[in-house]
Amino acid sequence: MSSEVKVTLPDGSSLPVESNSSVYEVAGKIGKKLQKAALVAAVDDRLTDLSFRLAGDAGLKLFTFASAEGKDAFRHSASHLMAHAVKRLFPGAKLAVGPAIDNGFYYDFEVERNFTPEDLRRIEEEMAKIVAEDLELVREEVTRRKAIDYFSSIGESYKVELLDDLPDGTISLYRQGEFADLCRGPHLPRTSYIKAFKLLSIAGAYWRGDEKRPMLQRIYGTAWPTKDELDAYLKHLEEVEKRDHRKLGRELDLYSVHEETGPGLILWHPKGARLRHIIESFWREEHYKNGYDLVYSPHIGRSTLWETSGHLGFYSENMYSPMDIDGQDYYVKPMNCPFHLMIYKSRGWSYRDLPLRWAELGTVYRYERSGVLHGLLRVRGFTQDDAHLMCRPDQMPEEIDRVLAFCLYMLRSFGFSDFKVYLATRPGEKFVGDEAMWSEATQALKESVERAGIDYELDDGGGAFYGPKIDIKIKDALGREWQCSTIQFDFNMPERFDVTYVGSDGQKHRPYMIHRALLGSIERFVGVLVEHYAGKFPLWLSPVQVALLTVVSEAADHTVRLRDELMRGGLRAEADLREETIGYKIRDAIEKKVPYIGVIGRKEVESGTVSVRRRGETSSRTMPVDEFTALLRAEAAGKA
RNA sequence: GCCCACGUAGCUCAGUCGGUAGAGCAUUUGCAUGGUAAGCAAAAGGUCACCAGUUCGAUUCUGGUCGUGGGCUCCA
Repeated sequence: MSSEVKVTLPDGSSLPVESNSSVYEVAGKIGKKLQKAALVAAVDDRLTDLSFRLAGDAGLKLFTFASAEGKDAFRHSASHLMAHAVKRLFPGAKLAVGPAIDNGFYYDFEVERNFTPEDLRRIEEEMAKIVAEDLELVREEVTRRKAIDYFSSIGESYKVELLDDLPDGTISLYRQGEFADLCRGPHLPRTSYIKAFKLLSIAGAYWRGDEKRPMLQRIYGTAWPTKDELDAYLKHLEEVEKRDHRKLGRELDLYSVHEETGPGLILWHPKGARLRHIIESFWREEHYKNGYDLVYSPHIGRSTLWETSGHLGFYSENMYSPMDIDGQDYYVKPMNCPFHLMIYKSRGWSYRDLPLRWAELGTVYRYERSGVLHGLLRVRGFTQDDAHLMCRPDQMPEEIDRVLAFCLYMLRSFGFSDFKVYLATRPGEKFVGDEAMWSEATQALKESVERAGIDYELDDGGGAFYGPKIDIKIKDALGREWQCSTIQFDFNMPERFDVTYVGSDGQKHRPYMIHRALLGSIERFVGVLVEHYAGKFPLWLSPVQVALLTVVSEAADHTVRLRDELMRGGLRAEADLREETIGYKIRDAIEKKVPYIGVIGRKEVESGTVSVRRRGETSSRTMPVDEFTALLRAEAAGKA
């Protein structure tokens, strides 16, 4: 007997359909176009394939590629498609995991020999064949026992390991042709849906991210519903390359690294140093305004210091070998905190003296494994915008509020508004301090973030062993997140250095210590800053704010005088007196992304004017010199 | 550290199926004093990352080292 069921759509309307209709059939009733575009669905908020059959009344939502759910399923099916192709070409390959990721997918395999770029081409061709075969993706549900038997029988040991960790119950497999994979789904209906894809790279990846487990071969790819969208994405990747801070750093002559000087060690050129100076000056001023004091500490410290701090115990892998000075071991500092604690210990403190806020642009050196170095974003020598706050327990919540507000103010001053905030809590096993302290501090951090009204993610167990923390990460041009700001409790150092203050009760008490960096490190921050602005810095940050270009040689004296006048007024100006055509000099200044170009020829010399051309504009405006300086001053005063 | 790729002039890149290399831009010089994205010409510039091996001969082939890029792990 055929009965009807009621399907409720997202807009609230309902549709009577025959019982046991597939989602795909229902989609057809709503519209042919939607039926064609739909990839997966949610029935009563549970994601399903389009082949899912509706047995009773249900809410239905269809997802096309426009939705996150649609994209995810699309890329996930593409990863199955690739795995299928790999299994055809490399029957001995063992499957590990293959999820969808932003803009694409990957799949990990264990193979006899490593993949080569030539293999990628062959795999792509095989994928195209499977797409042409238009295979149906069929969901099968079996018991866990049966799934384990099946994957054991075909030698898929990684799948068996995954199954071992799954709770007992029904397991779903997806089969397309002769290929089947353990998978929760949902998936696209047929392989022919995957019209455009490209395999992008080969990488090694440890099984389950554990470097003690075997290294597998990972293939990354991207997939799109149409070739146009694929091409647009590939084009986008090329555009992203143009704002890469390593490329811009060279083009704008900001900094360099050399094999001769050593990897991960940055040489700051005059323009980069100027940018740094601007950032650091602003930073210092703001710190004084915000109730901090500045301190300085040396680059090296005696081994006894690092024994007391515990760094030789828990951080030695990141520290460089000691140097011998008069028979004593000294270490180059990987952190500034021990020095700041020694400053604290140089005298006694009353509860009335707290809180103390000591900041330092402290240059530290850390051993980073060679494979992780990356331009300015991951280096071996860097300057942290460090500070340590020492406060009484009762002052702690306010101090966190203050430091968080200060942090957001700094980031926003540099134009960042799109960052991610993480609250990292106590690690599972290894931690110091008692649980009461941890929960008090974690709660304080949480409340502070919530009071500030910012979205955050919980990084459960992601705290340092010495305390919970708030981390703020900023994305680079490729969308990769880099940790910049961090606000960390430290329950370890105050104990180790036995720092105290005398309370109103006349007794010694242990202060709370908060370690924080707002920009993170100057190196990393400049790296993300360059990418954020694509090298087009706002006026207040531009190493060169104005390029004055002469049209004819006889304008040189006048131009030099104007440049000097601007510089006396605190503006950063350069004069290009080269005997080149004005077109050549303009092009040069544009390529260096100078915010303002001032052209000076005979007319301007005679009338005391300058022909001003703003970055990004193709027209110019002639104005009196005074008007020009006033305009520059006004703009440089703002942080926009 | 591990996996894949790469390393030719300051930069961007050709090239050599083994006979020690080329372009454009940048640089220097000469001419042109040119009005809003490259004026014309010439010169100079390279241990083809480094070290071994194979070879009559290696920038090219093989191995190792160093460095860079994309990942993994880890972190500001």
